[in-house]
Amino acid sequence: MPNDDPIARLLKAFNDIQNLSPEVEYKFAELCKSIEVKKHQNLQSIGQTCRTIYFVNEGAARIYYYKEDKDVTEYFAFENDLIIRAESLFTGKPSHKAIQTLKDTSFIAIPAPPLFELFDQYHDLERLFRKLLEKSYVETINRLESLQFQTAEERYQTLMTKSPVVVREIPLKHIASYLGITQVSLSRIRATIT
Amino acid sequence: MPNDDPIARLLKAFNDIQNLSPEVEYKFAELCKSIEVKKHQNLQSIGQTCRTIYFVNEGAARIYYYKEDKDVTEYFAFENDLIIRAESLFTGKPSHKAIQTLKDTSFIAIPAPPLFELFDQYHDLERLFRKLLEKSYVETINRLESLQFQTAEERYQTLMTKSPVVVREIPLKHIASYLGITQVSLSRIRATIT
DNA sequence: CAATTCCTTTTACAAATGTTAAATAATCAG
DNA sequence: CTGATTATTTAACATTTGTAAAAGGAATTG
Repeated sequence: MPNDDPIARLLKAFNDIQNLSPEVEYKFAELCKSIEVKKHQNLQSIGQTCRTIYFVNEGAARIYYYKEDKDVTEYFAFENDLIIRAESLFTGKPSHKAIQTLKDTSFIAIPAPPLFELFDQYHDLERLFRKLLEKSYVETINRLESLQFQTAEERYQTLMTKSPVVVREIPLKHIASYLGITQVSLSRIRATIT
Repeated sequence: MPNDDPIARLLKAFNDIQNLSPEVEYKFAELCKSIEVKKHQNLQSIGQTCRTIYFVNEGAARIYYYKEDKDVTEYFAFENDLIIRAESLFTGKPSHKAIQTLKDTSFIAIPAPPLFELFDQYHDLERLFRKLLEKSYVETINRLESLQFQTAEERYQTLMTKSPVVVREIPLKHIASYLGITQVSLSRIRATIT
């Protein structure tokens, strides 16, 4: 498989987490679909129940929602990152969140129901997704800790260290809401630390 | 098995999530150990790498850490709740968090390494833990959303609705840090809404 | 049950962040 | 390239939350 094949690339990234047999890789690849989305388009919109698991192949995307008409970014995803609206996918309830591209982006889309069926036969595939889930869970707990008792400035400093790509490539208004503050407030913080 | 046997009770709760064969139940039960801890004692202390998965059988506990000498509660656990320091258990790094009882509490302790080994043979057990993880992940995402853009008062209102048991039974200082505010601030909020 | 300790509230003031509006700066489309 | 749109910064003021200290309540222990 050529390495510029998005699915091959994803499988390669998976192998650092969990070894998959060629057979599973084949069955998994059968489910995958490549999707190209232009900048600032919604991949999934608010109100749908999420039944698809996405990985970013190239580009960047975010999960966002509206809190009293204000656009709030919950999550940023870059190359090889998993992007799911977990609170809908794992509960079957409609999501009040949407997925939007931040630039021209190609995704790999995996319909969840057939993937979950594959788990019955392919233990290692279920394990892979368990481990991906562990990783996302740990990341979320770390963000929770940061939101719970760090000041806005500390959170911004942490973000600059941990995800310089976000600070470099994402509009400030999205970063601000991601950090739980207003754009004006973030602007002020940047003025003091520079 | 009598229903006041903690392990039997836990297995019963598991069955609402994922059916387990009698064989797995037996193997799982072999790993479980009951632990009784008096009120305000640490079950696990700061600095250890976490290799144990706990469930609360009876009583209540919290995960907490120190942010610049201030005690911050990250999580509350009650009957049948899973209580793990995921950021350590899933990464192998030492935890800067501790687990402490809020009253006399009995836990079921499961050493993680042999549990994870059981996953190789017992697919349904791994699936159960995957689903428990999904549940915890969704809860954490919901808390993240609440911390990200709700006011302190909204977060308190949400907590009163979603977890009245917390508001009823837990000292306010712990609730305050759980909500990401000071005790004084929470006291003020309570004064305005009552 | 008295004393001690811990928990919660209140007060006064300080600091951080939000709100609104306007001014720049940067980007995009024709 | 130019006007229009979008993004970012700045300013002034309002509100929320934090800090420190004190006082009142509740719970625990000897």
